[in-house]
Amino acid sequence: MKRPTIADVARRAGVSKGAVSYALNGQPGVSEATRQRILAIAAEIGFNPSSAARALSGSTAEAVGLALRRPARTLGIEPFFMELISGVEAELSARSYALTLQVVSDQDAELAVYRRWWGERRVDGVLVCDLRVDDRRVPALEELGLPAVVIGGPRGTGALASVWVDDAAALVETVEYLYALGHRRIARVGGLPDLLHTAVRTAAFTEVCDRLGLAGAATVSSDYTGEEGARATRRLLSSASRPTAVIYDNDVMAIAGLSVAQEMGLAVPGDLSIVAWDDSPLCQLVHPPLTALSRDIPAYGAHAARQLLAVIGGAQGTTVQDEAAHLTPRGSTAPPRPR
Amino acid sequence: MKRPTIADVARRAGVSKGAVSYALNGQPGVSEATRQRILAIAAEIGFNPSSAARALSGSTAEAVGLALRRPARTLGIEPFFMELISGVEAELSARSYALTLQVVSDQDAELAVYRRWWGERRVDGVLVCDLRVDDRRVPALEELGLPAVVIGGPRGTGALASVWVDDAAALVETVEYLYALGHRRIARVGGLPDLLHTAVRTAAFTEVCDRLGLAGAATVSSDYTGEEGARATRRLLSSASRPTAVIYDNDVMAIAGLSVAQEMGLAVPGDLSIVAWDDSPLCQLVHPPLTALSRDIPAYGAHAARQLLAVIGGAQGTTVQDEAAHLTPRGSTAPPRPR
DNA sequence: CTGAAAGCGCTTACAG
DNA sequence: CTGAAAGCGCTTACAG
Repeated sequence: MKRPTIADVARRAGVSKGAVSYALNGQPGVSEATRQRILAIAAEIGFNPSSAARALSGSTAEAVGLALRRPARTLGIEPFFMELISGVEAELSARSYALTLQVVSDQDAELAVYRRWWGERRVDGVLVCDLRVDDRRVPALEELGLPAVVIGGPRGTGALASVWVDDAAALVETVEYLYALGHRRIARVGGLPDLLHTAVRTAAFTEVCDRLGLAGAATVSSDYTGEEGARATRRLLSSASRPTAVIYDNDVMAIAGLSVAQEMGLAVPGDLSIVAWDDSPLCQLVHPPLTALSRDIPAYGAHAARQLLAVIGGAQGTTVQDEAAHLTPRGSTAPPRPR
Repeated sequence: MKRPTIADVARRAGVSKGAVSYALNGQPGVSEATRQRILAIAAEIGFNPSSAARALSGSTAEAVGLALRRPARTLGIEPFFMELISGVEAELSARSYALTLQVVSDQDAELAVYRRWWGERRVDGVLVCDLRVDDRRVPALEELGLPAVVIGGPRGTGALASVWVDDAAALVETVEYLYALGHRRIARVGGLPDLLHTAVRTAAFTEVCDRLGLAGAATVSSDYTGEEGARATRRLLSSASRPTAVIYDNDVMAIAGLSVAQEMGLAVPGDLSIVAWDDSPLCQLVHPPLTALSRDIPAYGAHAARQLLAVIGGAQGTTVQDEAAHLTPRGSTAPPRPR
């Protein structure tokens, strides 16, 4: 099939290409009657303006980039990214923006992708995930002047816009809840330690445990996979003063931890309480269903996308706080059974 | 920062823009010495050709589109798509192709996206997932002449290129394995019935059960969610002649089914054997770990991407068969315990 | 309110 | 082997 161009529309409408452009983009410069006629003809012949031509003539690429850096196996199993993407997408497609996705292996590759996207003018802006401690992407994006919204923070985002949630508050709420249930030996299986949100959660965990006088409360680092979550749990539960409650930084590790507890003959929640960070349907599929820190991840993504579109539109980049995760108690938490 | 253009490179190299273009694209028309000098300068000033300008001057968009039609909640929980995407991406980014993603709500929206992408020249081709019975996307894409590779088949793909796997063979292998273990009452919780691969599996299931003389072997339709998988399982297990083995069309439903069995006091695998279609780390996180039909989904996606790039490059669209899923026996299958 | 024209940054025949 | 030029399909000042 032959693709209709703006010239085809202009010819059929008996006007200039400029008039068609004005009509299509809601600009002044054509009478209302002409605009309607042009729009009708465009719809009739199925005209869609070439994104390349629009992008080239100074307008925008109408696309937003997202580089994902986790290894493929982690990407697949964690619902987080797919949920985030679906929220981002919902917001973008409502404005006819495309989402350009790229999986990268490391930070250098990601920086190269940003530079290439910028040079190619392929995207109008990017969404930055998994903010790290001393993240080199922040200064690099600032220097390029590529519009960006960091999903994370609130620190370390430089002058870039950001959307963040108060993970420290959610962590404190969780520990206090476990404390109120009677737990005095609480451990945590954390995510990748160089991610900023992991550092935030770890600091909050240490602080609240100190405040409550919980000695030996420690975070074990892990990598979000079931294998590592299981390994960390085995280590924790083999210790002489094993914890009576464990908080996991994602659902997959929590489910793996549940399996380990069961394989070691510990009852959940009797001998061990389990809390998963990030609720997902998975948490409700296991026995007992997992107490989880729930939040609306698609809404988080949509929020970030909205802000990015605003920044692309010329708005000042701001730091916006999204709703923190809240505890959803289920069957995996209870007062510790006396030993 | 100012973006360098081809004119900047040409000026610094003391040649014409045409020469730079030839040098960059490996075309004849410049001496080897000049080419090397131009490439060095381009690298030095960080030049990346504008994708818009390339696309506009008759070349390609260097992008491939993928429209995902499942609802957000299903998208998030199923590892399948993220694994597929990571495989597609690996192949595309090696060739500097971008992946444009769009989540759509229904078939009409998806057709509209294809037409828009085509009209906008935003993508050079598309990957079509979740082939349906009498899929309207096939004739629509044929008519547009938009290069496409269908992930699925082998029937119903029209003249489009496709990559498919023999689900019927995998299903037969599974039923025969359960039969050999001694199972005579086998049920199946199937996926969405209007997906072609569901129809293929259902037909194969009926056929092999007939052949083996298994009366009453039936497929219950579901929608891949844990809720529906649990509901279907409850119904099956409440029947007077409850099955001793159930095959689920995805891992999430299988895990939900395992939970239901446990909640109803049935031992797995003693009272009920469970097989999950599509292996994922999830299957190994539960107790007992699930016997699953494993396949390399990233490889499947990479395969499809490679074929799409070939079709975009002008190759004839072919029907290619990928490796079928193979049974990975784990703790959830065993001979049925006599009642 | 409308038309003619320049320009975005490339690619690619066409001359030299 | 290289340069000058047309053209891709839009947008947007600039005249009328």
